[in-house]
Amino acid sequence: MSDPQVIDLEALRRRCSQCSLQQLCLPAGVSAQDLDQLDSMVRRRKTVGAAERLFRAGDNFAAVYVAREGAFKTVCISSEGEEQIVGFHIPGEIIGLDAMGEGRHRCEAIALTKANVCEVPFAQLTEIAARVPGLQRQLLRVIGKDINRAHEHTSNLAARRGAHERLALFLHGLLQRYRLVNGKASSTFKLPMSREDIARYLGMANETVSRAFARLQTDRVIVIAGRRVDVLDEDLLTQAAHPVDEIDRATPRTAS
Amino acid sequence: MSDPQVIDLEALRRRCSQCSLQQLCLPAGVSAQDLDQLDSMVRRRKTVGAAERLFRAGDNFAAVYVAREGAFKTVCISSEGEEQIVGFHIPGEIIGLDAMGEGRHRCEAIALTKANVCEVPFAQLTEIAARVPGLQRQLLRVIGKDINRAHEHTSNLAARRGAHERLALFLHGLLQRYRLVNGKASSTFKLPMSREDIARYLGMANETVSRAFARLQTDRVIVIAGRRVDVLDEDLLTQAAHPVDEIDRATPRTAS
DNA sequence: CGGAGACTTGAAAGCCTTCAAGACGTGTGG
DNA sequence: CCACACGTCTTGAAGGCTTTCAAGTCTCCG
Repeated sequence: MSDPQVIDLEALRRRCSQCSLQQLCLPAGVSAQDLDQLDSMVRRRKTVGAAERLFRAGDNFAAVYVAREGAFKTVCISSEGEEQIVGFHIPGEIIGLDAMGEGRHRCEAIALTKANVCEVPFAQLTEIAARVPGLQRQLLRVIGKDINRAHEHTSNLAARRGAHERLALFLHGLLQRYRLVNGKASSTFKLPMSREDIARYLGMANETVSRAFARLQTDRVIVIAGRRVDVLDEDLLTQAAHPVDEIDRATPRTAS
Repeated sequence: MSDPQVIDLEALRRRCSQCSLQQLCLPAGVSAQDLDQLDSMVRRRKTVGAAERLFRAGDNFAAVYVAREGAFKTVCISSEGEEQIVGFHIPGEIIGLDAMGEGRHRCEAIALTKANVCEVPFAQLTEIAARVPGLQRQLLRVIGKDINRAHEHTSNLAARRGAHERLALFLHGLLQRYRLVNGKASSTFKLPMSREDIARYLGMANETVSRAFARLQTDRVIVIAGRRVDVLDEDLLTQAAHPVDEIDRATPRTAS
């Protein structure tokens, strides 16, 4: 660890230009020289332990974070103190946009595992974004993707479907997101969150999550062992997520 | 309508600087002279009839819209063709951010009533925002508020509550939003959307929405007559939305 | 090795959904 | 101006899925 060469590699890896997440993150589409500006601003490589918080509800909006390793959950505390999980964040995804509206955080971000993040001071980010068109575009794109993920989750919750269908859709989405990071077509991954977290995210009881996992397994869609998920058949997973509406195909009436 | 004086008034009202929604919209916090730039860009006062669309899923991302009068719903069509309502939009609220991520719309925006909107070409908006710091800040703030509304909705869906509690929370939120527009503390408003729309927004059957309305009425929380809502007691509405957890207050144990 | 938390599984109860029919309300045409 | 028709909304009853309570197993960490 104290080998100077290792340290150099570390230093190199810290740079946005060397980051494996570059294409998912703010640098995408930013020219090499502009990247230096972004680079110099990022307070990089903040490491947090499991269950640590990046920020709390009510905190001033100082920075956004991008997960580099590990995973996070975003928890909104309602006026009555009940906690709702509104999002999970894996490497390459942005955290902290909930503060853009009011200038102060409305949720808190909690590490699900040991993790590290890039901390990006928001004032500086927007200032540079104003001067670097590519960065401004990319910032808005990253925000847009965050909105899209939120919409997908909302759709999953509002669609009146069974528990195992919701879980299937959740797992399907997670698989796609992990593939963006890994770059390969792996069909196995480890859940960073507990059943309880999944339950509060999907709006059901944790016992129901367990039963839904069990059902997906007996249906030969996945193999589940603790937090290890192995997707046996991705098409089956997609089908499990979107039950075919018998009625649509059972009506052989031609357009009259 | 053809009276020249009326036309002048119309022309004046079109200006951002004269718009009653100024404080809710992009101009907030932008200096008077910078406002002219924003003003000149906005293709103002596009009028649409009920059930008309501002854009469809798959459309290129050309512009964002701000509702001026009337109301809209944003509908996401899943791969299987089932439609989920992910948002409602009343005057002062922005529409179309779902396209920021991919450069093309993933939802469609449908007018619930006769309505009119300000159409703001997005490329020009960001270009001017890069030059006008106040506008950039406000743009991000408006986006942030949109994210916050989405989070609140997600929380409402994920919280495992009864149907009438969800509906109460929905009505409470709508009341607050209408107050921002009206400026006054009115406790009555007209729902722009059908029971069916509410049902698909809240993830329940439309019959359940009807029963939930009925229950809120028998509980003396609201009076509901068709689409007319009268909130009798706002505190009651809040309580109906967040059922008190008996356990918390029923445990008289002092901190041991 | 022990303990605490996470996870699973079973059984009864409750709430929502579904199917069905009727009431209401609005807009159109006579 | 009234009648009719259509869609929206309401209300009832049976059934299903999830929740809840409970007990037991597993797993990780000290």
